[in-house]
Amino acid sequence: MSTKTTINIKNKFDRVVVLVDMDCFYCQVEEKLNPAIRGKPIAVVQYNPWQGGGIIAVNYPARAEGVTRHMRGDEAKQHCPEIELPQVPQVRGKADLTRYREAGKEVADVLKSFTPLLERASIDEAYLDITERVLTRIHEMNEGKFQLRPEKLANTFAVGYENIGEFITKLSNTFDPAGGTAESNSQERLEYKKSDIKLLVGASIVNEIRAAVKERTGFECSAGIAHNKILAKLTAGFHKPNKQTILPINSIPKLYETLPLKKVKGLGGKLGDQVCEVLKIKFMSELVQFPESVLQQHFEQRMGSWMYLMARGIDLEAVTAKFHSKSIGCCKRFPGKNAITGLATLHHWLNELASEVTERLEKDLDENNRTAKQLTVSYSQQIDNVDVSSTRSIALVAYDAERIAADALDAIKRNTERFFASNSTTALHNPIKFLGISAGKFEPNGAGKGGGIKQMFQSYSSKAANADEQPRETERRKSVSGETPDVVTELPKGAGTSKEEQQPIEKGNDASNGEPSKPKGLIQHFLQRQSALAPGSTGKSEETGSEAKTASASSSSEEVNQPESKPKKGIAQFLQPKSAINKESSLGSGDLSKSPSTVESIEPAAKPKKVIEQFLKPKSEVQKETDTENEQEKEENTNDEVEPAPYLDDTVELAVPEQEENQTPESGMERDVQISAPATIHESEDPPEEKPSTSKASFVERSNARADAKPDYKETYAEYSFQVPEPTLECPQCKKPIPEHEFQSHQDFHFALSLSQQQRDEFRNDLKTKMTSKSPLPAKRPSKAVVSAGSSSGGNSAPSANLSIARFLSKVSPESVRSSSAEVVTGSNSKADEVPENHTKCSDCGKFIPLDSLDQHNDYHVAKRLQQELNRLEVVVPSQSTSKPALVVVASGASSSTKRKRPANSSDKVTSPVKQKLKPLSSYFTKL
DNA sequence: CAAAGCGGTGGT
DNA sequence: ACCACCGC
Repeated sequence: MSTKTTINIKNKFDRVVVLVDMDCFYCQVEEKLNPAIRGKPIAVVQYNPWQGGGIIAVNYPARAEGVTRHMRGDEAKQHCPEIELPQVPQVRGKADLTRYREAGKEVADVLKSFTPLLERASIDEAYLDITERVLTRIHEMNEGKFQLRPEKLANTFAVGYENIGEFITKLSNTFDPAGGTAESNSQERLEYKKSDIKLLVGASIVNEIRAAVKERTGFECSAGIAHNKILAKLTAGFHKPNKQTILPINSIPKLYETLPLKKVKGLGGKLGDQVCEVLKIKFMSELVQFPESVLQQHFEQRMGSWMYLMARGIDLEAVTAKFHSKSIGCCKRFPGKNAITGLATLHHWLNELASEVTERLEKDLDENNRTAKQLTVSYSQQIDNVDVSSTRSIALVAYDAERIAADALDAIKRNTERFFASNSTTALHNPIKFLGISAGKFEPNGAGKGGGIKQMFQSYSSKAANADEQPRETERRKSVSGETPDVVTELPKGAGTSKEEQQPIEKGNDASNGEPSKPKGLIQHFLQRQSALAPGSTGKSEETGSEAKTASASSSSEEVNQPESKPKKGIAQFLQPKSAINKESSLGSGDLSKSPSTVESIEPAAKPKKVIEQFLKPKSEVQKETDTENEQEKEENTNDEVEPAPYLDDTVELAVPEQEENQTPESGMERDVQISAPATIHESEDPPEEKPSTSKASFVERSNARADAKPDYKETYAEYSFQVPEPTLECPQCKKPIPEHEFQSHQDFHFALSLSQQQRDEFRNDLKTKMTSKSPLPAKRPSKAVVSAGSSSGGNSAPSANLSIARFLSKVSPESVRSSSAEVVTGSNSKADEVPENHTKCSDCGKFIPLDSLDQHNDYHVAKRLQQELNRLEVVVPSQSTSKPALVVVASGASSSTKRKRPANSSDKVTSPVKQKLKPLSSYFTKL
């Protein structure tokens, strides 16, 4: 239950997992909100107070100007004077992320319409397992109901290839069929190829998904498409704004050669540092040499197994359906002088936090019909100059801000040895530098016992309000809890998997397969390790033994060779693509190499535990307290009357410099004064006249407080709900005014329109029938369009295809026309062959292309190439009636050379009777 | 001074 | 239950 669900290793490469990542999401949200800034360089900032404020998101135009995160607004302005710096809204004196959460949910809703197997990973990221859809589509392709067209793969890249066209070529060429003896290796390769074709087909779906996101939300995103979550995540970063990337299995080894281990999710922190230090490695490729047992002994069983598999491109973690957060919380830091030193201040902030949490909880209750049962309060206090953080969990009995705040305060008090400064009932002994309140342990309403009356009531009303989406969710939950994840269940039984996995590996490496010598070794190595994996090596305890055995057996040879393998820089391109711009320039390798410290001891530096503990009450005591004296305290707290009124008291108290004795004379006072400033909000008007506190911080705080005044929030919030018009361009095709930033996609839209009606029908069908019923869209309407179009085209180069290309060309042309004219203009004064300003010469066609449309232009070439490739693809199905047709891919057009190609002809049953000649890609598959 | 404010997971 | 860590 607690452990993550994993898939069976047998299916290690059978899934199509996608990581959708919104591009500089906060910026996009702000852009959508404020059309006036669209297209400009933007950085979202929070806490304007201190010059510029901290940047938390940077859009691409701004990145191009050298603006990065970790900069202050001012700094950004220096790099980019025209930059727009929208701020994160502030509510209750703290950043409020509501608008981003809602935008994120909008996006997630769209994603969810494609597959229930959606796992939200963060506010702007989600994993999708689209295996099912892919299989369905492949099936459709096999029946001639769907054609993979180049435009389906626009903006798609494949790691290890210049463009998708190249990747497809590779897929189509590769090796030949039963190459003599059905060698296991080639068998395996065949399996890999099939897996990779799934990725390719998956990419077409992902393109639709991203298009839908764009269309329905206006937001752009990037995606990684791979066989597991970790790799999908990694891959998504390779081509960033508004693009998607496939990671073919065979590209993994090379990728790993230059992939700093620390780039892998889960290894980015201290653990990654330890791994690098202990194993004395830096790159993922170097990880493969270590037996699982060794990894386990250094880094725990679980991690060891995970790393062992990860080194081989395997991650068995299932994508689990998770749409809603498991916890809802908020927190705030009180750094430096802002540390909380008075009870009233503490109370104030707890109230603010509790209010936000409560607000969000209520909304959640409304939307999801569930109730949180647990409250966790976390805080850190400075004790003897050391920050000590603690968390306490208590029961959440009501969605009531005051109650929550009171309980939280109580929990803190209860667990702090010396809560108050000596002789004081309001001044804290230990300044608090961080506060957090979070609610979790949700239980569905209606069923759970113990649901508060209030909640019950509310749940009813909310239920009536929106009776949507629950069913599936429930179903999901069930399946998740069950042993086998859907994925596994639904995965096709791979052909003869067990067989080849047993494959004994000879280190000798038959040189039989024609492969480039150099990389071959590595790939070979990689592949062998794969095959060395015994089924069930999921890291289950005892199996380790057997596995380790196989592993070491095979690895022995490697170990002899030792980590001689120095990374070649060839593929470095994958690592720091444009996205690198915003990363610290220092970058992985630099960081990694720079820790000369102890390689031996992994122990973290000794913590000042002792010092700390004396300030914290031992658990037992705490318990006791709770039972006894605490009762009273609780009483007091709930009766706010009893408790001294916040703020005023605090301030007053502090005004008496009594506590300052032990503390820093100035800090104590100033701190509280500034913090208490917000009291004004409570209309309590004047807190004892603010001291002429010169402290900058205090000023800041005060201004924050002012900003809190509700008007701000409401306004911005409301603003969000409606769309403001933005500058438009007239579409040359339909003459309609199109929002500037959507112009291109609008053009794409027209392009799509130019596709056959049938194709569009397919697409819609996909969207609809798919989710509703699982009815295999067959019979539907195989009648017309596509099929006929394809058949009519007849010959190799299907006219329809050519037509597509032509259209594609014409689509691009508006751009190029514009650019060419610009070219003429700017270039007019200079020589003809000089590159016009802001242009570059396309290496493919030699045309001058405006820099800012270069991507598109390249896409054009890619698409064109792709089309060509697709047109040539054909499959030789030895004897199709046989249950085990050896699948062979042949390039019918060029280079076919020795391959025998057997034109699928009328003899083939199935599919549309009309067109048989061309069965692109789809025919790669046996009936899965 | 001070990235801030999230959210999640795994170990104990 | 609490902590430490991870990552956006």
